[in-house]
Amino acid sequence: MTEAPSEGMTISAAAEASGLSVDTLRYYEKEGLTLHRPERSSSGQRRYTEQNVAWLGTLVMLRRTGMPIRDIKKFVELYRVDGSEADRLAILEAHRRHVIEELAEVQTHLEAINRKIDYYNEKVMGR
Amino acid sequence: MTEAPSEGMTISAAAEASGLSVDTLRYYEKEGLTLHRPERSSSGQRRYTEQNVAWLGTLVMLRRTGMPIRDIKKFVELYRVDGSEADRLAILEAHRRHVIEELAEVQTHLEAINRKIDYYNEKVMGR
DNA sequence: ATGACCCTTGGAGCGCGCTCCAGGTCAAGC
DNA sequence: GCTTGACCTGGAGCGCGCTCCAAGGGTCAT
Repeated sequence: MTEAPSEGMTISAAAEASGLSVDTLRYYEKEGLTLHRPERSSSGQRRYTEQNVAWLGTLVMLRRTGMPIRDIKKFVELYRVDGSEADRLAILEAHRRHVIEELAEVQTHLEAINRKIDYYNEKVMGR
Repeated sequence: MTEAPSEGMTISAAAEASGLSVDTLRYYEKEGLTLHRPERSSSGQRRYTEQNVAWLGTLVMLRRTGMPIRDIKKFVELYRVDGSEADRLAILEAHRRHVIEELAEVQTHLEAINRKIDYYNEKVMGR
């Protein structure tokens, strides 16, 4: 909570705020996943704005729903293309379909797990 | 559908039935994930029984819900321990909790994706 | 000015889960 | 008897997503 240097948060603060590790933040940046690169302090350290951190949230959202790094990269690159909104929308919609399918499959397997648990409950507790 | 050799299905048939690849089947066996190793034909080829294939289904269920190979291995090993039903049940219940948490998280992210899609729909279609 | 601490970079390393390959055996069909 | 094709083994290789490391710099408190 010691903010004064110039402005914006340090990489460790951004890491904590996003739930990612410092190494992952640098890795994502290197991979071209950042919408805007964070500014640098006079001594060359990254300074994250609220906007930067908000985008990290989007990255987390995409990663945790299973979008591969390379696909995220393509998505980000579209932000640099004027009038690519429809393309970005299409990617998001395709991803949404994918996520929904994944969820459905996992839920099906979850039901199988439940049945197996029920079976063990009968077996173990004789009930 | 050409079954005659001795009995049970070949590895490729088991692969197709389980949705896994032939290589993965051999890999799982090597890793000790099989409940019972498939019998071998006179020439040393694997012959899968319905039971073998049913267990593959369990492996798929555990894997696709995110259980790591090493944890599945521990789970399988308990089948060789008499009276380990309660332990196996505990593992399944812990896994179920984990899966449910995962589902909840993904669903939360899915809602964020939906909001982003809505945003683009307004932006792109002006509606 | 010494030490602590956080930051920088480029690049190596790693755990996971397969996936592929070489070299060989076997059974069946022509 | 020869080819074809599915199978075998041990082990190497790979794509992914980080994660760690070495070597160094800046800032600050003591």
